[in-house]
Amino acid sequence: MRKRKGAGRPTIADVANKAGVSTITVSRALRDPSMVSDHLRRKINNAVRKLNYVPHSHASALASTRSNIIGVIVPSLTNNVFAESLRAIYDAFGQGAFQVQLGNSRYVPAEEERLVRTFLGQRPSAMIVAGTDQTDVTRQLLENAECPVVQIMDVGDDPIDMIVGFSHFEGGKAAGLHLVQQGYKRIGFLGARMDPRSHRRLEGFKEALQFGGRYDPDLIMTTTLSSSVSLGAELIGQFCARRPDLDAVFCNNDDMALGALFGCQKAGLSVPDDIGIIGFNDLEMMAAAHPSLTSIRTDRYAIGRHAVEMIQSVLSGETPDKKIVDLGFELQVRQSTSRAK
Amino acid sequence: MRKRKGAGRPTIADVANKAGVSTITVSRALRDPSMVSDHLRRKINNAVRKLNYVPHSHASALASTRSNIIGVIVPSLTNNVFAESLRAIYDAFGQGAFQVQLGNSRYVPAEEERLVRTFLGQRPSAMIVAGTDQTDVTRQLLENAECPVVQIMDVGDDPIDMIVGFSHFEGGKAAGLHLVQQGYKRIGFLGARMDPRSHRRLEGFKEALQFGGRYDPDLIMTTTLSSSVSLGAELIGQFCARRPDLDAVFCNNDDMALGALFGCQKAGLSVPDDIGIIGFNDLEMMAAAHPSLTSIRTDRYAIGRHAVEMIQSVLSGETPDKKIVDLGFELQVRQSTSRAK
DNA sequence: GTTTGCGATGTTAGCGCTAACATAATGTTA
DNA sequence: TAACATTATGTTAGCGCTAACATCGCAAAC
Repeated sequence: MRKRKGAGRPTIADVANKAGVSTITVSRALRDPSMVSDHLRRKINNAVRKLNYVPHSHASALASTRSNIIGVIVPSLTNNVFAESLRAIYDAFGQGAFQVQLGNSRYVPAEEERLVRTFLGQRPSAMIVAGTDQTDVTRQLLENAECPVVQIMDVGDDPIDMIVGFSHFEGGKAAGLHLVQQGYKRIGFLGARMDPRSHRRLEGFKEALQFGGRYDPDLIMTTTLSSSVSLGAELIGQFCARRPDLDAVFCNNDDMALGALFGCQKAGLSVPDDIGIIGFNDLEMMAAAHPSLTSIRTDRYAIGRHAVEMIQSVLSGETPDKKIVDLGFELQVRQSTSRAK
Repeated sequence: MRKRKGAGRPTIADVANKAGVSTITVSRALRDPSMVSDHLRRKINNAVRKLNYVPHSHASALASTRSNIIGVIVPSLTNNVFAESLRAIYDAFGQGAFQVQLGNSRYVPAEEERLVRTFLGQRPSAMIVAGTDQTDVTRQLLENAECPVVQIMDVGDDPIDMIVGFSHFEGGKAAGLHLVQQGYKRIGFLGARMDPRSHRRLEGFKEALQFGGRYDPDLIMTTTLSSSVSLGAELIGQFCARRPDLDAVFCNNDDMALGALFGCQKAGLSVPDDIGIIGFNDLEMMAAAHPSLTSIRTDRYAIGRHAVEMIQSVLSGETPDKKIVDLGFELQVRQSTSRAK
């Protein structure tokens, strides 16, 4: 007789045997204890403990045509902003029955689409994707997915399913307004990468400046290069060389802002008196810098935690209070924009 | 007749049908094309494309008693050092047949043990774990795992299976020697978190200072708090207040070093003349800082890539050239330790 | 006391794939 | 040309679990 060896470790049949019940009763006792009488449940739990039984997730996924996988797609693994949301997601799902499956789209929409396909191929229990700028196909795939989908790090009227984040437009606008209010006259924008969220920050910034009568398109400097501290330092140098009258700059993120600070220091410019600097996200280092750097504070950890809560509520059959959650942002004014007026 | 619905999407049987072959032939054509004749392979590939067939990874894992999962355990998701190795791992495995499963041990050995158990429960194809400081039980579990195991970010004589990284002891020693050579006299150590790798850096540093006749245990300042730029700034302030004669400091990582720079600037101390600063890892920002910061450069991306290569070579039946790979480090001397002697 | 209803438990047949063996088709050797 | 490898493909029986249906026991209803 031919035989397959299996993995050697105990199966649900071993547990059933030891507890003197059928396999389906064990299955039920483990998935939904309320379906089984106290008496049998106790016996089963004992057997599970004695045998050190661990359910085989693949077998379960196959039989039930659904997995315990939570698919998460972010555009960057090294960007601290996403790392903090990720940490929240791992903290929340880490202990439970779910397995987080992480994908890195590298800011490439086609790569995101490929990852969505791969993940949906595993019939995930839920999906979390960063942003609202999916391709039409990606959006369609996710809309048809038979699982909750949460978009994070942004808000919008028309989520695929649920969304939690903040308005990049409003954040950019707040940054622009602040610089205008501080009395800066020739206010620039310095943006690297320029993904769609950065574009919305820029749009908000433009609106604020137009409102304040200070908008000058020549003071918008962007690049498709990845943002970094070094790049911020280099570009602010070029910017100041081209427009020596520049007296404030909104950087599309904190790495660029820190770089801009270093670049100004190198050029012998005083921050905030010669030039004001404001960043975006308020990473931990912003408060420590010398001078400390003004930024738009966002709570990335809360976004991740909130996304998980929404998913858990849907998976447990409830209807979430709100499908669109705006966690907002907060302007953190520090030395880098506080000049003697 | 009772029926189960299945997932609705095409199965290997549909492909076999369309191509006019048996299911096992399709299975073989997809897993190892060399086992099937050109003729059939072409037919099968056509059918796969037409049906938009995606293999069901859970079914495959169940039938073969092995999954396509690569388990990766790191102590932190927000620490850029690990993020860069992770990025390399995702880059290398992202396109292929493997799925990376990530766990965050949060620097807690017991949590690492729990994650190892969970991952081994899925019968992973390989495991990657950070560091060499596993609990005895974790080590045992990994030694008994029937898959390649790579430890990363460190080296040592006695790997669980394979290891790729660099010597933290030697890195710390190089940092200490450099400060001695630059003529600094009262050289301190500033360390946060103090995980085992940081301890080894400290040991190397001590040896260098003892060798240079400059070792003073009162100049070792450590904390169990997580490292951050803010913490670096705060602690250097306390350090200088307690020991105003301190004239150089080795920080156990770059965040602390950048914070130390800011802290010194706040205290009105000139870097490098009043105080020299050296960090560890050489994150991108170190070169951009003003003054630029000396550090011990390590190639985290290469470590991740190398780990994947080792795994792929083992999985494809080869024996890797070396089980222990030391990728070394490089002292990057910059302004923060280059004072006028 | 029979009927009905309902919750607790069991039986059976897959979920989609691949290991193990079987067989057919071809080449190789003495 | 018989005997034997070697290679390409097929058949069958699971991998470990759960959906769907079946059954059983017991209490309420008539």
